[in-house]
Amino acid sequence: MLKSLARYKHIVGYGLSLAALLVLLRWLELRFIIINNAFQVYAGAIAVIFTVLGVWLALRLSKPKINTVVIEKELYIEKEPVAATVTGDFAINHTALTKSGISPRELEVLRLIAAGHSNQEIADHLYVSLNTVKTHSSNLFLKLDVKRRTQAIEKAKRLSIIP
Amino acid sequence: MLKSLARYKHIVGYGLSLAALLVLLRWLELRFIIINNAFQVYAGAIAVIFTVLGVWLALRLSKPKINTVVIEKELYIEKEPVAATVTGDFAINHTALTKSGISPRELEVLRLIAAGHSNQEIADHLYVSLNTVKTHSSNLFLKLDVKRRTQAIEKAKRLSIIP
DNA sequence: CTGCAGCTCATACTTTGGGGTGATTTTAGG
DNA sequence: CCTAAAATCACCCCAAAGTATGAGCTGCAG
Repeated sequence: MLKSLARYKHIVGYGLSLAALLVLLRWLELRFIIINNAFQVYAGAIAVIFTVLGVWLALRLSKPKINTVVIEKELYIEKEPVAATVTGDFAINHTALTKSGISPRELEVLRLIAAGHSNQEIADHLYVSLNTVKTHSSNLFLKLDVKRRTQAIEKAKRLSIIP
Repeated sequence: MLKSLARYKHIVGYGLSLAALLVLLRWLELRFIIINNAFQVYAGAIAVIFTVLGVWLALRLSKPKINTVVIEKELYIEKEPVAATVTGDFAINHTALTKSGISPRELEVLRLIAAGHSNQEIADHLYVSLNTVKTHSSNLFLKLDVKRRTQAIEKAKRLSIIP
């Protein structure tokens, strides 16, 4: 806020108006001698006036609060060309599959991961231990070059390894 | 400008501070009798103080004129086209969306989850805290009636809430 | 003016996921 | 037969995900 202090115009104008007001006060002081107990009235008046000035100042100087129009892009560039496998309705991209080096068991795990199962559920489903599933998924992530199961799902679907 | 006067808090606080200052002045007046020619000094002080207050007030009350618009795009660039062109022709199932009661923000989180991002990454993308993302995703799981993010992805895709 | 929904954030805690390492056992192919 | 890949499992450790709860703020509808 108030970063646009480069606009000296307003500053100068403000200073001038302040000076003018002080002069006015001085004039008033000379004109009608300011009585002591009326001091609060003047103080209040000054307060109000300068508050308004402050508001005006702020509204003028504060840069038009345009709040960041953010455009986010996610570029996803395949590192290796996806060997075309013409498919009509739904079929696996065998080329991508073999090239990735994913074993049958790993593919099974991948499918179950994509289906939304936890590692424990997968272990139960495949009648293997939890650790085994972890090993498979770890190898899977290596072969798919991803870090998370959600990424694995996304990439595998994009490569048509899974529907 | 200053439309949001409903926020009485600030107004009240401002009024109180004004009152406090007047009291202070009164006290000063009693303490050291205010000399006539020192009046300008006090006036100046009041002016400065209330200018600052005014600026503060304006900055607090003035609301941004233009709303923030966050546009997210996901571009997939692949060297060779993969099987079916699923990307171009996707229609959101608005019925399922509204029926699920998923809020715009939650949908945003859902998209990023499906894109394979971690909660921290999502937080960074949306400029919110990790906890917020967790809250959103938790609510998301409730509304989708799932237990894991992978399930959420699967279900959301099945309901055509996300491509 | 009130209430509610949506968004935000925090703190604390539990569960799950994932990395690293190493090891044993199948199983398929030369 | 014999090796190499695949599959299986264990253990430890840390990071991430998820749960629960409470709370503040804002905008909007009633």
